[in-house]
Amino acid sequence: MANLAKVSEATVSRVLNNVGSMKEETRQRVIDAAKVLNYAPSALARNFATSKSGSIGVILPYLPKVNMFSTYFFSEILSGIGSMSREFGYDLLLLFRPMDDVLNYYSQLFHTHKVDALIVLGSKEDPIELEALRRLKEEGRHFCLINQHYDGEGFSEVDATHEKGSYEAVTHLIQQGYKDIAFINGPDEYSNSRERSAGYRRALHDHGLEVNESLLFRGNFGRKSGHAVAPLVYARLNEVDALFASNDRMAIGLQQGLREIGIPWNQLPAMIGFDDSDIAELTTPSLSSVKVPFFHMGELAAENLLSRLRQSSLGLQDHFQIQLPTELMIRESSLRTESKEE
Amino acid sequence: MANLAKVSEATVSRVLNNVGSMKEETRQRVIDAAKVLNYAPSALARNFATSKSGSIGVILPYLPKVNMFSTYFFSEILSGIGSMSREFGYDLLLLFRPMDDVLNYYSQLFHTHKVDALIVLGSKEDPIELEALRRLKEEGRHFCLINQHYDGEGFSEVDATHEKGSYEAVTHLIQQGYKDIAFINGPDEYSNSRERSAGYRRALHDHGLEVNESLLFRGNFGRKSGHAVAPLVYARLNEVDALFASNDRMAIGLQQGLREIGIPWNQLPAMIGFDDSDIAELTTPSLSSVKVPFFHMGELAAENLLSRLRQSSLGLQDHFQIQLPTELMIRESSLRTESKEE
DNA sequence: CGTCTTTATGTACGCGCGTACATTTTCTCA
DNA sequence: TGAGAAAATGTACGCGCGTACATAAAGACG
Repeated sequence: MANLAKVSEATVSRVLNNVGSMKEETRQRVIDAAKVLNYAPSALARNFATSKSGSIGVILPYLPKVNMFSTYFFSEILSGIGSMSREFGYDLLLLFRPMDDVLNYYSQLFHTHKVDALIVLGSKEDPIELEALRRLKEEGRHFCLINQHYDGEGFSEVDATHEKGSYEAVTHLIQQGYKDIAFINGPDEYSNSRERSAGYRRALHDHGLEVNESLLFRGNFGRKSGHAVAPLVYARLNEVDALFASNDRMAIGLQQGLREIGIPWNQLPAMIGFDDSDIAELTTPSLSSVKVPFFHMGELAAENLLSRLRQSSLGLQDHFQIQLPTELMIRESSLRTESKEE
Repeated sequence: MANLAKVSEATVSRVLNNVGSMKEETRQRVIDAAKVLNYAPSALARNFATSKSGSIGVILPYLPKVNMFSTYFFSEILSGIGSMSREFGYDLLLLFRPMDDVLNYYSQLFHTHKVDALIVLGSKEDPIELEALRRLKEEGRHFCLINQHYDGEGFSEVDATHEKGSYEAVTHLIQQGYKDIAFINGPDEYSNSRERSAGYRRALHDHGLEVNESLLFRGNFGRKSGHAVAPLVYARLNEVDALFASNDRMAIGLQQGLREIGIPWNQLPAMIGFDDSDIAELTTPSLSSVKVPFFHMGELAAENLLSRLRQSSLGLQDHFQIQLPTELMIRESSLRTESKEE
């Protein structure tokens, strides 16, 4: 390579990285030679020399539990991260959270130089996870959580306005004339479950309604857990006229469950889900939902991380906390007219 | 590290890789020292020294087009690949097919040592793609296609019995008494589209039915393309009593389209989709579908690739071609009784 | 106990880049 | 045209492992 272009290895390196100054003619000579030999520098050696992996890790939940989350959630976020990473010339390393040893795992990903930055998806509050994240922060690593907030920790986060989204959804139901609104929430280990609950309560309160504790149900974000709640809801159907679910999958599971119990199509309670995943418009009636801009959240997480990485000379301690707005998508399931008469 | 354990660097390396012979006492001394110092060898240096990246690349379609495929498809396959890779100690590098320059891209991934093996998803027959794959084969690379077959090329492939699945689905419809079965297929660039078409034709033929060319429609696997076909189907509704779609998303789009046109719920034609994605049981009526074992396909692809990688000393030229069975999942949409009366 | 074999450990070097520094070439302006 | 500055290129070395080979320690056996 260096021979063919009649220059030193160093010059080759400079040309290919566009570093330092060089004569245009030399530059061309090197580029031509590279083309002739179909030469490309070894990413491995380059990464080793610079001690940068050139890739950004994305932590996904422990594999068997991946299905607890909607595939929509991951695919949107991953696409967002992927599109931004590509612009920065980084690759995506997919990492599944190990069953044990999370504590060392996160930290060692950096220590062994497997990743230059980390994006954590599906994180939930538990002592070990928290400690692992704190350690990353102490070590000055570049990492970011998506769709999860840890209070007072100062982690970098990209989140959405779950409380507000929830508030608007419930308000919409109230404005449609519903008063007895059941709420099926996800696990409290997720900050957005807690926020959605808060939004639900605030909406009721602001409109002079009481929270009926017996109308609060708990699922795990899976469709089946929504399905499992159906009998409980059915038992109180006379005191319920609308349902608000903490995600679409539970909403749909619940809808199916109620229908299987035998509630006729046009007597289903009004219903709103959360996430506005692609399945929301597949059901009959189509499901109103609170849209969360997952794709954009992925983009922002990657962008902030990578741009900080680029000028890593600066003090690393500045973190970012971004909250993107949600948007209520009104469909048939929450409207008095269409959904009921058809 | 070496000092603390009072051994040479070489011994440390041997202990951590469990290579060569060593005294048990020394071994412990090294392990203890490693624990004390929280030492882990740099993956980067190790990869460089062995010139192996330790990760396996997964090619996904050009990003904006990812949504053409069902997220179910990717998430299942990725999970399968991921679970097997983890067992082999490999990581997953997510790679989006570039818009241009595919030809060099694939090959250079190996040349620059970014990946040790490649799994290509969403591949479709086009001259450049084919040439890029041929080049990989010439270079003796370890790679594998999932859910796509190239005739007579001798690529490693993990596929499913699409023809048979299609045959069984159509046969089922015929046995339910349907005779005029429209078929909405995906693009012919995908081998499984062609196979599904073949299965459809064979089933009709075996049961003494003619193929009515005016009942063949074409979509692009997206829900909208199914939706777009609805008016065309509607125009011939008197000559159609059942619909077979080449994937679930088109089936559901079609179903929605027909309903929007005003076909009452209980007069929808019978319908069967393909893939058996999670959305098949979300619709009303629930959608019969041909199940494709994507997760297992991902596992097998990774397993075969990685086990060959392990004993890479052998001649690399042996390829594998695996076909997994599909399974017809019968639900409401294809049954005379339930779906029609309810 | 001495020699030969086996086992355990140390030494030295290369993997293929990036880059600080040394050196050469080219340019500038008197 | 020559000295000094700027631009272009070359030289040398390190990044942190794995590993072939050399060497030392431990066993085997007569």
